[in-house]
Amino acid sequence: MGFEDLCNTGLGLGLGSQGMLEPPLKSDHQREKKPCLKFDHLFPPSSTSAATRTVTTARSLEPSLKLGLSDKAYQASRKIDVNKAYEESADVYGQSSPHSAVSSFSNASIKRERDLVSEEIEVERVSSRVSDEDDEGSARKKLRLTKEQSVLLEDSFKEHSTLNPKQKQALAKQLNLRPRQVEVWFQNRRARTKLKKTEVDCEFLKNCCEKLTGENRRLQKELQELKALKLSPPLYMQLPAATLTMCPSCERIGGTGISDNSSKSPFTMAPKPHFYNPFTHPSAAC
DNA sequence: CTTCAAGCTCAGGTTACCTCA
DNA sequence: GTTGAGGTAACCTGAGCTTGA
Repeated sequence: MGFEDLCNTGLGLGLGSQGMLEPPLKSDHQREKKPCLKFDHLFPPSSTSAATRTVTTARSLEPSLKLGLSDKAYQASRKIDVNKAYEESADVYGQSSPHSAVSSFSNASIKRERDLVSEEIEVERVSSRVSDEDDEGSARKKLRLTKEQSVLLEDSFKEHSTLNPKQKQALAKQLNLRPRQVEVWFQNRRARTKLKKTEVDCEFLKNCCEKLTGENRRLQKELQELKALKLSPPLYMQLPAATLTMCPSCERIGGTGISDNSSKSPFTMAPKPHFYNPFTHPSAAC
């Protein structure tokens, strides 16, 4: 298998043809960022960094409280951000969504959180927003996207694997999800795509490796044979020159391994060692 | 013009929940 | 009913970039 083969195979599959993967989007995306700032009013300044770091420390210190703290941490860290955004989005959407991530918090888990932390009011607010949609009473934290939502997200992902804030907002509105959820979905989707591509690449390289190993084995064997030939000059080498036979296909004298023009230029090499041994390979082609 | 802090998004990794065999 | 594996939403972290002071 040649290099060309390598280049013409599945390695590029996910990249172009399906539009599922775009080249590292950093630059493109960053370019997109600029106009996106026009929509900053949709995303009020958050206090993510500081709060998140603080609570993260708490998490690492108290693993047993991970769940409660984790959710709370995010709520706390995004308190202003999420809730405000949510309120705004609620204004935009007109109502809270049955599929929203907030709805995935059960009353029970929120109660747990209340016991663990002091910011009850915020949780209460979330809870009250959520309660009417979470009637199943399941303690699920995770949202399960509906088929329609998944299809729409997939379609959107096929069009562009990253979203600018405007697109995110629009999609979130369309899906009755929070922009954050859309963002997370796209992040996870990109990760899945990359993982899948890596698996495909890995499989492909494995096959290549197997083929090359086989080829290598074959060449090693051939080399051994040639070395054996060299160490023990075959009978025909000891014969008078007159008895040397001519290779029928290329009309070179067999047994010497020296091509015609090698005498002119000692540095030119034949693409492949050219041996013709009428004894071991009576019908060998060159 | 340079520096710096703040904010945003992303990739990569992890966690935790859910489903299903 | 229990369990383990796989899928995936949500989260954490560090890095890079932009913007405004």
